[in-house]
Amino acid sequence: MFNQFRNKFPLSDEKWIQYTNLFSRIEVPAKTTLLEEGEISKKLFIIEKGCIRVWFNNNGKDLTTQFFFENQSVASIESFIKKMPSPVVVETIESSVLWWIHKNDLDKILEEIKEIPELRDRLIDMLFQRTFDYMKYFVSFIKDSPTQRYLNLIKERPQIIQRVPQHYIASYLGVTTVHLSRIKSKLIHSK
Amino acid sequence: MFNQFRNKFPLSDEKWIQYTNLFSRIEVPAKTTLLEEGEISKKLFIIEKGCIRVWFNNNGKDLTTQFFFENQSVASIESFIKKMPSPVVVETIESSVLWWIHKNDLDKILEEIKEIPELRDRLIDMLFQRTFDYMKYFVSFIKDSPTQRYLNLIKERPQIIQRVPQHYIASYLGVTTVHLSRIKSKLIHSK
DNA sequence: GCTGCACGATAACATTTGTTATCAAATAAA
DNA sequence: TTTATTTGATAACAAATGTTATCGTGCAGC
Repeated sequence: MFNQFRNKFPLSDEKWIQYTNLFSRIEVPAKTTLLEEGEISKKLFIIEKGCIRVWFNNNGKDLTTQFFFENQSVASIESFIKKMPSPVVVETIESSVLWWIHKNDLDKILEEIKEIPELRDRLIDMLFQRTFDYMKYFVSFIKDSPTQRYLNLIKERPQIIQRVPQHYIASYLGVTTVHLSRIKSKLIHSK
Repeated sequence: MFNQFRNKFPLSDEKWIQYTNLFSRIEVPAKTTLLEEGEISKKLFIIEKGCIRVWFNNNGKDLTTQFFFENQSVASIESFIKKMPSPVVVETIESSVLWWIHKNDLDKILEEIKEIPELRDRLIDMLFQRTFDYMKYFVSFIKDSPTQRYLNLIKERPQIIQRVPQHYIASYLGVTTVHLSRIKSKLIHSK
């Protein structure tokens, strides 16, 4: 499970055993809430199998802001980092196998990692890359039509199209379920 | 000029003099291009006086994605960090007084700063905060109407409303100039 | 003083998107 | 199996937003 990180963060076997022992494995059914709105996030999850969405309630309608799949780490990141009440809900879409670590333990690992220049730089690179990704989402909203954003998803994040119920995708694209249905229909009939 | 950083990054006077000497001061008129599209960004600018926008050409229409004002640092950040051709143009809106530093010099400063735990952590905090800010922009597009986004700007970034020509603001909000005009008109007449 | 340009408001019309409602298919629960 | 529940498609109408065009104002340059 942790091999993906093993490659990127060269540490001694001893350290790896010590770190990975801080994670716990859980299996949860679909539609399990991992973090409630208003709760302070204390756990970071890594997905072995399954998928997760992050959403919040906006005037009675739930809006999905993020999707996560295998090998990704998930948290209500602002709540987790700043110890604030989470504005969002973290919830499984499919039944999932997850590994989680408590914030206190992760902080200890990060303190150690930050002292190793190579790993510290890799951490900073990851933070930059995440900022770039969000900039790209943001720009997509002023640049592309909903139809184009849907086509982008098909191309760049096919997992979302294949595994996520369509009404979650609609709010992620910033349109209603009815309109996303129309978009798909038009794409099919114009071919 | 550099006092804003002086407070946040406690370094010896000697270091400060050394670092600030790496910056050059320039005065430029309004509508000066600081970085062309396709160019690789080598300079980071800090604004002493004036304002700057970042934009790109999308099918003949220019779309503005960011605004910067006094005491902010500006670059085509992805181009600057990754040494890629910039997808955007960096351009002054008002006539401006700027300080710039070459990437090579800044990298040296950052290498030194990263070795000081307190400053390194502050740097990481700033990166996290920037990610949160972009997440917020992104969410605003699926949560708020253009009218609401305009009201948010008035409240949270009044400088933009006061100092930036309206047609730049329109694309930043993801609407046409005509529609932004309508939004303003409706807000006035419904009071 | 003129002249041209940048900027913004407005109108008329076209297109896109939202709203509400209904129906059908697939899936989960009993 | 039967029965809910979830999911998605579609239609009809309403509202929001884009497009194109025109007009007016202010301002920089001549």
